[in-house]
Amino acid sequence: MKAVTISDVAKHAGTSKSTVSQFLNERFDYMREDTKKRIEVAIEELGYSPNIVARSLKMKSTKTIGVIVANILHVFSTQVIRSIEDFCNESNFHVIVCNADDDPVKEKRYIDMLRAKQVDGIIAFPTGGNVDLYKRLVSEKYPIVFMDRMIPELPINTVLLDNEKASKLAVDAFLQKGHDQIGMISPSLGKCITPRMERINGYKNALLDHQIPFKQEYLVSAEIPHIQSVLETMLGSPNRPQALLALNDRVLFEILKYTKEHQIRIPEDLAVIGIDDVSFANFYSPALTTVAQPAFEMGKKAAELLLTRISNKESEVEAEIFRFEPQLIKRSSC
Amino acid sequence: MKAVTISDVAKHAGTSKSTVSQFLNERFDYMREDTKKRIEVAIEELGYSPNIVARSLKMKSTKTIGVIVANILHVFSTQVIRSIEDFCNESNFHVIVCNADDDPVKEKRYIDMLRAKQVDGIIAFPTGGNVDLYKRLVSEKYPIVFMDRMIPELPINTVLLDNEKASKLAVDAFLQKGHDQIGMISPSLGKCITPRMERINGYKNALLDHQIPFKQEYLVSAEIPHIQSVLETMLGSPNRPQALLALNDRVLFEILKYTKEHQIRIPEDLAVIGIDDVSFANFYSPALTTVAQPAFEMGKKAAELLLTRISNKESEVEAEIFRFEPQLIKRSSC
DNA sequence: CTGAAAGCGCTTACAG
DNA sequence: CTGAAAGCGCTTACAG
Repeated sequence: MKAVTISDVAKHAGTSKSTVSQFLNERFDYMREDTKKRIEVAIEELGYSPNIVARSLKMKSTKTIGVIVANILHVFSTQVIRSIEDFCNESNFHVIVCNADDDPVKEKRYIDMLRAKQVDGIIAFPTGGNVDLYKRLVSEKYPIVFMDRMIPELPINTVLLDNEKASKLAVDAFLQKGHDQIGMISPSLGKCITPRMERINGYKNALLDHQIPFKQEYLVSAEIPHIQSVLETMLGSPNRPQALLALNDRVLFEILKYTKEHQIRIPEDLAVIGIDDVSFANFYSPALTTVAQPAFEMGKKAAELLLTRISNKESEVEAEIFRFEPQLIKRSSC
Repeated sequence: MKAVTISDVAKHAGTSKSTVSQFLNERFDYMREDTKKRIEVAIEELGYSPNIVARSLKMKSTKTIGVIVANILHVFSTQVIRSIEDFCNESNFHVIVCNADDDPVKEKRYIDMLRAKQVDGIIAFPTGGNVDLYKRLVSEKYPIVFMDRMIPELPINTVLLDNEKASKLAVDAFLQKGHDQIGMISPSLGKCITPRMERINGYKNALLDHQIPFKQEYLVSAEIPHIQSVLETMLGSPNRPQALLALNDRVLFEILKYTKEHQIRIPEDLAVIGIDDVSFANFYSPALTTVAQPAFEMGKKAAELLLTRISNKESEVEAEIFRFEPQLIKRSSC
């Protein structure tokens, strides 16, 4: 391991640590050209590279942020992380990625660890289970941005899809094709997860807008592994829906699995739209009509919000909710 | 922001910083019960949490590793990161994720930044472009593990798929179905990327094993955006292959797009196997036969190797290559 | 069983 | 224009 420090450079260049530090921080205002040169040479010759941990300790800033996602395996999370990483990179920030697995206990552990590591701020997909902890962070003015999910009581900037609109786009598309018997399948609703609640509301409101009566039996939520049997009963019933909205990609997978196994033709027997644009939407048969989320813009926005919050910590920012527009991509499944 | 430090705790507990530190590090050997209690209480009351940056500076270990992937958007990378993260989490390590984008310049920047941040080790999908840099790191005994790609000159532990086997499994499966006119499509080969080279070799060798002559025109590599036209000429020719092996998921996507657009039936007109098990393999029509990589095990292995390397830095480890078994998942596309 | 002191590698007011 | 000194928040020999 290298052990060359700022003192070594100073000695080598025949100057003091302070001056080397000035040099490193590009405060050249009063530095003589030859001192500059000597330091440059010394750094080069010794292969010096500053120890950022030491700097962080002194500066109380690590130039690192934490991102706590529900699950990095979800495509949406991946895209969000990617754009956060890209944005941070431009500002010389690093990102530590954590998987909370939708478990508040894990979430808390990660928040504690990240703070102990003096991370400058956190972007979280909150599980909803650590409201008090977040409250404390807010009161300490610790920079936080929420992504994808909202906790109403908390004054924290939040980046969200316009989830109601996403459902509405789908419902409208179904109607345009003459389907007014529209069902919706959602993952389990136990934990009040923002996009799920809002998409369901959006579905209901869209029906209302068109004076279509809402039928309880057309809206089902269930754990992913149970969706097959849910579909069985829903689609087996005599007055089954003609169209089905998948709340997200996981649900869409289940619907496609079911229709394949039971040879239900899309869209002839059943029109389908999924929220989340999936990788195979284009070349599936039929090509799948989806509602896409602008994941990259959302990630970028979150990073932007966090970094500006970090750079002017004191400014009393109003917490805002930033909504992003979903986009209907018409293909052939509806 | 909190500013409670170890001194505050010491004062509050009526003891010294040293003793508090002993307490924090669970060196209770000589500690009186009541001192322990008092410290416990003080920590609780002040809401103290240790500053890991300060500890890191002193200990010369940050309990953080860096992972440099080619592109986090690839499913394989995502799975690898997830399992690295899980494994590290158990050992209280954090992971910083970086996207090199297959660009050696970016890769170098990230390595430098990670080292400046005193990260304890790095897992990289090497671009192949920074051999000298890696050599220097090796000579400094800096802990590194390579993933997915190999750089032969470098004595660095490397986790790889048995890529030749992956191709062989596919070729054998084709032959079993009576297809001996087997083509293979690969992304561009410009940069000598291990899995690509090895899978191609595996394809050639598997043909050889079965005394099937290798036809140059059956093996094509091209940038992803050009694959459509490559397929056009390959499948348009009079003696076109009956079976097609996709070197990875991106290539598979292109093949499926092409077959859909040109109404080529799978497997009747063209048998298809893809390396990389894709999310929709099961419910695509036809269900897709794939060769799966054990991405989670591979990620875990890499993390394991790196962390043990970090914990006993001095041991002169022989660099090894760890090969993982691909698995043929028979479905209906072949 | 516990405390004073030195030191990890930086930065930054301040003095000259 | 540059250097000596203090300090960021820890840990760890060492002395008692």
